[in-house]
Amino acid sequence: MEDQSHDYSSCAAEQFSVDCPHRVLFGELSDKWSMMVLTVLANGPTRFNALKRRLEGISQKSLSQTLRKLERNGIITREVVDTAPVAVQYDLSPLGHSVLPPFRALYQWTKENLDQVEAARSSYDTRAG
Amino acid sequence: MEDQSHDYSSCAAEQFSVDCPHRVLFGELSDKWSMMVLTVLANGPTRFNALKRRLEGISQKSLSQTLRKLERNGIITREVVDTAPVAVQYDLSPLGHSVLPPFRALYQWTKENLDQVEAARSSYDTRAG
DNA sequence: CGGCATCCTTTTGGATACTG
DNA sequence: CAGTATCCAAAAGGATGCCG
Repeated sequence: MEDQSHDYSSCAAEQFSVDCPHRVLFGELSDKWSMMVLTVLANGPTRFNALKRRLEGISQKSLSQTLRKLERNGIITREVVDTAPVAVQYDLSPLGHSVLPPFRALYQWTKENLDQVEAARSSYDTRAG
Repeated sequence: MEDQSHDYSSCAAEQFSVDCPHRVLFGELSDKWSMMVLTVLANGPTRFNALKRRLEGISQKSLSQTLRKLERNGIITREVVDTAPVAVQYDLSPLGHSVLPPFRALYQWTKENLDQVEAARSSYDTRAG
């Protein structure tokens, strides 16, 4: 049974209530660390410290928090491999795979339009002094 | 002249350097207020206080900062209408229109998969106690 | 009306130490 | 190796007052 009877009264298209669950979920997905974790995992399952090495500048705490959040939202899976010492594999869930295309589209846009954005920045900074 | 000769040595696909300009730009676009401003402006030019009323929970300072950032990046335009008292219209630039599809795709995903995400959350919270 | 400047609180995040 | 817990510094964000 999938119908959870959401109250969408706060989700009108042009009125973003702080309670709108879509807004909340979007907010949880659209931070830079989540995006980068997803992009790395798109290339296959990865272990905690390998992930940390790929995401230059992230602290262990932030990575841990990001992974917990993505795991809770069902975007990634966490598998403990019982070796000594223990190994932990993170991977995209089917749900995680389904969210990749929009992310890629946005990231692709930043690549294709970076020059225009930088030109706009120069223009703005010149006008503003 | 469009070739600005970027140094992309820090932009390897699976190594997100803190200096990678795509990463920085993605970070500036993917915050909740920017997303919501863009979505409102997709329906036509809007004035400052009208925008503020639509974005429930935003402070004047945050809205102002968000608009400045989007304007600087060339995503939106700012037009001062010389009336008394003054009116200020914000609108999407052509560049702003071009970034809407990826945003819509991601937001659409949150709508289509919210049930699955909430089920995952319940499952996680049950496991974690 | 559409802001900027200031102050102050709250949140975020890094460094460090410790555990299974 | 893969974390959690704690402490502390830095940044984000709200409230208020003032200005063109």
